[in-house]
Amino acid sequence: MDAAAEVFRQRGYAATSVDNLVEATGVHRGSLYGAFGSKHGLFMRALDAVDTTRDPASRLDLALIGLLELAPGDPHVRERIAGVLEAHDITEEQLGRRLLTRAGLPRSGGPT
Amino acid sequence: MDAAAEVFRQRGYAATSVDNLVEATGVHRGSLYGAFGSKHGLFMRALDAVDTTRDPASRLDLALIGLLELAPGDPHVRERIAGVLEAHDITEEQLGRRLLTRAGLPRSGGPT
DNA sequence: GTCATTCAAGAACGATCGATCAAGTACCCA
DNA sequence: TGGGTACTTGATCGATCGTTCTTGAATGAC
Repeated sequence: MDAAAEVFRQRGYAATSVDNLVEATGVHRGSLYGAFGSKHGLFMRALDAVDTTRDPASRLDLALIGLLELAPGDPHVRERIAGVLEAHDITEEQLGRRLLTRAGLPRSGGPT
Repeated sequence: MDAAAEVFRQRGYAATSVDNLVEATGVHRGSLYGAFGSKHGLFMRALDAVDTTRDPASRLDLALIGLLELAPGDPHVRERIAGVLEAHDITEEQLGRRLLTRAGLPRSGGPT
């Protein structure tokens, strides 16, 4: 599960194939669908996982991915992430900063 | 071109198919590849387009998508977006705020 | 011992992806 | 007017997508 979250976190949602998840988790295709129903279901469970993780970067990354790729058209994901943001007091600035760091651009148009 | 940027902006990069772009722009498949070489090349040109647009939301959306989906593994995109951010003095907080707004979550864990 | 049930495992499915290419058409200059 | 060039168009390519289904082995009850 943590392995799945890690793959989503690094590759993004759409860019992550089920093969990637199978390889990363060691769980085989059929079992994966038996347990989670779909790639989407697995992502939701990954959100649950990072909600309780102690690594804030993982949490922020998965929130970013969910917000950008899924949330606009998926109320279920939207609400789930809203809960995560609220539970951990994640601010807009934290999201923006993590987005830049993850992209390899730690600096923004900040003060001189 | 603006039409292409709009499609990327709404759907994201990976989730946008070349068919989507063909349909949105009215330009046919072959011509699209003749002019831009690849989906990636077209995205780069869309970045150029929003760099000079007057709509800040479009600019922010495309920057968000590029940063999250492409920039971590693509230095060319990364630098191009860095230029956009700097040219328009876009801050981390602006990025974070726009991310939430686009996702349909205007509020974060802000003050009471 | 025997049969039913469960679960892992991966082969196979249709759909769709990004990209290429052959064929058709219009045009321009000599 | 004739010949060649450049562009448009959409059919087609192999690869890969998310998902389903068949297969085979293991387990437990009686």
